[in-house]
Amino acid sequence: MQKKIAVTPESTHCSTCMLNEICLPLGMPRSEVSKLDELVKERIRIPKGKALFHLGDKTEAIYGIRSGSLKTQLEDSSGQVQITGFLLPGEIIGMDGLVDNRHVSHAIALEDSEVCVIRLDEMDQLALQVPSLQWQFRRLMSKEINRAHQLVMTLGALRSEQRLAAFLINLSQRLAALGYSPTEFILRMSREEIGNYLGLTLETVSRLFSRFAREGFIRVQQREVHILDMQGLRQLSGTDCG
Amino acid sequence: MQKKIAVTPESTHCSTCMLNEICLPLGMPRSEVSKLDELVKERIRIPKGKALFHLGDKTEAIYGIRSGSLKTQLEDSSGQVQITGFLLPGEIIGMDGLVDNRHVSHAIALEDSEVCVIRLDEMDQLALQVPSLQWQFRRLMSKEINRAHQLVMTLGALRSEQRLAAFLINLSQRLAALGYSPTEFILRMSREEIGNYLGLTLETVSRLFSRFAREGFIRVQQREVHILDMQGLRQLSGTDCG
DNA sequence: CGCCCCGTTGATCTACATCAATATAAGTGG
DNA sequence: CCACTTATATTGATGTAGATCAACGGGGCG
Repeated sequence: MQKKIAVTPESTHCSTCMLNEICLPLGMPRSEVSKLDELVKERIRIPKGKALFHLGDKTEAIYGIRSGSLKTQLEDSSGQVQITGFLLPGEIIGMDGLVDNRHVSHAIALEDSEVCVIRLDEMDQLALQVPSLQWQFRRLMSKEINRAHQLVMTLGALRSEQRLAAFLINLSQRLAALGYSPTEFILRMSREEIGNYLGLTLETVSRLFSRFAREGFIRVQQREVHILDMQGLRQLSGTDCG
Repeated sequence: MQKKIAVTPESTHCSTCMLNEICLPLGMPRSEVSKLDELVKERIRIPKGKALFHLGDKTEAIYGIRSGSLKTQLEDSSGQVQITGFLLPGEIIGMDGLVDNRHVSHAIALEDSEVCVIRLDEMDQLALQVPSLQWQFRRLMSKEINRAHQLVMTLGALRSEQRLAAFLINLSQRLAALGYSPTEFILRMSREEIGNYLGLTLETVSRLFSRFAREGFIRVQQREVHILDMQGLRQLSGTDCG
């Protein structure tokens, strides 16, 4: 079992959280955000490489990422794995598991991370008094559907260089929204994980990084990426990518 | 504008609909299903090739497919298209549009079709009295997320023959659930549409159909498919596909 | 310090795309 | 209802993006 951390009155709550504008409370009236404070009663720390949940685990909560990053991956009976997402702070994880209240994917920390536990039963309870919470949750799920569809488009319609370019731009934008530099960041995932996510081999990903660097779009040294020519990358990606 | 058909008292309602066990009411207590009857006040007929909604349209409802079939597709600014799903009777369409209440995809009829209109405002209204409706809707959205993730896995991890085999098995299963033959059916979509959906060219799809037939897995004549060796197809697909 | 994982780069192979020609079915209008 | 047109499907020949196989180098971690 993971270590759970009780959220004490002195802790940060939704209403005072820096991720306020990105996470669950996004777009909710300020008055209602404060009601969310009682919703998150605990947090979970996940050390790098460990799982927040596994395929088959009972779904009792969804989770807002407070710090760190995670990947979600499907695994079929033959052990074949497909990464379906890399999640950053402020994003919600676990909405795959609401069909039969069993998760159908694994959620694994890419680095030491911490998530806020949003218990479903308590959310339902609270939603009776806070109607906007219901809509908000619906929006988050719809967003997740769109994210997945966007990935389908990336895999179905783009060539390798376009996929990687789109991946970098997408990451850049999400990091920017968190207040980090959109042009300089550390990749939290390996070449192999990027390749798996994008339907490519790690060699192809590595070669593309080298090529992008050679052509002046980026500077890259292991997992450290500097984007030098965002406009160029954007053109490369072909789409105005998601 | 599409032609709307009022649902009169004599019409079929959710509680008497044959798709009862597959569609929105799935798993809801019988007593609550009857309350859904007042939810669906109209239906829409969509002729083959016409759209139920387009990218950018305001989302005021989701739709339960009553007859026929539709495809959903993304389209980026350059006109590049990616089909993200083929939808059959009993399935719900339109859940992509709940982020900003604008659809981000097109929904186009593959044949003359009819859908039940489930207005969001009325669903919210009704959900106050029928708690299971809220859960049900959540399940449907989670299912859609999983469907998309499964497709990501198909595109990211499977080779062409595996993709097409998985596609046929999946279609077969869904048709079987509707009471149709799992081994003999008419494809409602073209080779090109199948190819787009699976990230392949129409030529590759056509060749695979021919090869599957040559190797005795199926009989195929244009859009008419007979599955002769389901077990063989299953093995071919590699995964136990979704 | 030493081990092992991760990333890079090169050589070669192949699955699928592309280009092209023909066949068949489905509309369409006289 | 048939002639004509236009979509859709099949099949073949060839090209290529990306996979696979293989060797090596560098960093991080115990």
